[in-house]
Amino acid sequence: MLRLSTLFLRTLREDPSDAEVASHRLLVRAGYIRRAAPGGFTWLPLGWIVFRNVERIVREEMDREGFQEVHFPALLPREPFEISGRWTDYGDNLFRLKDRKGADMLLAPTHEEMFTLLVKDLYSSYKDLPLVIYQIQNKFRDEARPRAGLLRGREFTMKDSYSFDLDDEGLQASYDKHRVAYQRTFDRLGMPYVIVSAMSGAMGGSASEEFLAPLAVGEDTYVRCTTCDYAANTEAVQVAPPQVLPVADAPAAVVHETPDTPTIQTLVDLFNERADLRRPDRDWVAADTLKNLVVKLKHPDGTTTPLAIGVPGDRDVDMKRLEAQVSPAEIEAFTEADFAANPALVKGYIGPGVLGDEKASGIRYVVDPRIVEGTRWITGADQPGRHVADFTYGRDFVADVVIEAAEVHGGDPCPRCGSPLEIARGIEIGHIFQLGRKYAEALGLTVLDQNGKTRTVTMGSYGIGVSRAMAAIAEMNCDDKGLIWPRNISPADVHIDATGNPTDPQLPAAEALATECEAAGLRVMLDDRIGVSPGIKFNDAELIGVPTIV
RNA sequence: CGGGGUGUAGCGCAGCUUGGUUAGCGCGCCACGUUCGGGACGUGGAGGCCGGGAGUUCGAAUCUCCCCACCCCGACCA
Repeated sequence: MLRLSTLFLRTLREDPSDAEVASHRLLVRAGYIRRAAPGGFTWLPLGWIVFRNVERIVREEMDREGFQEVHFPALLPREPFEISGRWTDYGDNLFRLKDRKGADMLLAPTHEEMFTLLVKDLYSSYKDLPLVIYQIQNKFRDEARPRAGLLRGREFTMKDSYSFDLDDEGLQASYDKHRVAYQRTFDRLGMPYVIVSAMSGAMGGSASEEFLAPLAVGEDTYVRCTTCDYAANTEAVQVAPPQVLPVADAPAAVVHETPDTPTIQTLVDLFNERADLRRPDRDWVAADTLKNLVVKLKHPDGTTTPLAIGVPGDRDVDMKRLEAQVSPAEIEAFTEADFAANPALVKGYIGPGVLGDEKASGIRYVVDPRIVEGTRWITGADQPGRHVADFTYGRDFVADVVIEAAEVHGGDPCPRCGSPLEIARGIEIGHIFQLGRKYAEALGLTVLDQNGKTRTVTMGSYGIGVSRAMAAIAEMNCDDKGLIWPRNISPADVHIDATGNPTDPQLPAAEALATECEAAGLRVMLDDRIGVSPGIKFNDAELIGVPTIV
């Protein structure tokens, strides 16, 4: 029984000034957590009870699938991360330190390398597979900007599991088991979630899905179909390409003088105003134009190459989507000096006529999937002050490759059923990912198959942000008075408030009721504080958020 | 890393522009008394290196410079 007369708890009457989002504000105010370090929190008794409830449910659902729990150190040597390349790839986000001998160490941001090496250490036969092992452990990431309390800290608790299989079918089965286990876990935690595609299927076989808590304060943007069950992170949205049109139907491309048309809008206006350019059936719109943007890709080895992206004029290039497609390369701006070095590019009037590996510029040209054979575009004529109309894909120009990099708009058609998509925000609370053989190959994890042949193991990695999930639940289950926990993770089932004069009969009655509730198997929180006014007790009860208050 | 804001008692804040007795207020905390169903009241207390350092000055919470921390926006985020 939790007795408020002795519980290590101090609720705050006012909101802490440094907390912005509801979960942070209320968890601090109701005495669940205290800030202890930049991006780090101390768990107080109430907070720790709830945290362990969340952790317990996660663990039970892992165990139910037969996954086995292990536990690694968080303090690790450099070598495994050197081999996988992540000592460099992780950059500033990695906490690095040296031991007394000067050897490089790190605080683990995640444990793919260690799990892979552990299995390599102990297993060597196909008979040992499949295997899934997991841990629940604190992770460390030196975030540039920790924020929102537990939602984004620099030390946080994550359940991470890893599957090891001989072949793709096995990996798929391990992945599916996790997907089901995650659904059950989040259901039991009493939280709404959406499962979104996290990586374009066109990128290769590796499937990846995120579990997002739909929250406006979340940092991920995703789309959801208003009719079917399609949902995807904006980075992974795949545009449904329009129908291919017969190239022969397209009128010949004509170059027009188009002075003073620095923007898409001015260009469209000009085409609508000039009698010789007007369209008979309807007005020209921005989507009739083809906008070409040039950037530089900075590759991990330090070299840069230019890249031209063509998108319909009614949308911008979404840098996050683009970056997701070209990863691990990074995007840099195309400078005046770069224009000078590429004379074929006429700034403001870049058109596909000179773009492409085989063309005058020699610059790789990627286009949005909406640009298909037979589509006709108003676009730059690669001459100052001139645009070309009816420039037709498949006849007048082609791209080197198709890329998903254009902005996604609310109302865009669902790639699966064509209904409008809606855009929403969420926070990632789980991620399931078919890693494939990347780490197994890098670290040499192989087994012998039935024929005595060496086979590289294929892996999956699966994470649940335990502390973050708790914060997300708090975020979704509160009102202006305080928290309202789902019963499964609440610090108690019932909160009994004993009010009145110390000599009144309420106190012994409350004690008796509390004892009775406990005997009936309920977890009880009893406010047995003497000399505390009823208003304070009621407000504290509503702040603390046990679902039933007596 | 860029822009903005804030650091004064456990919490929330005033004071700073225009330097000047002992640095204030509310809540919380301690003691006694009165209260006792929606954050009660009285009386008396405890609690501060005014984020840190260096300067200017007879004198600095207040002015100047440097540093640190926190919050917000952006960049970044396996």
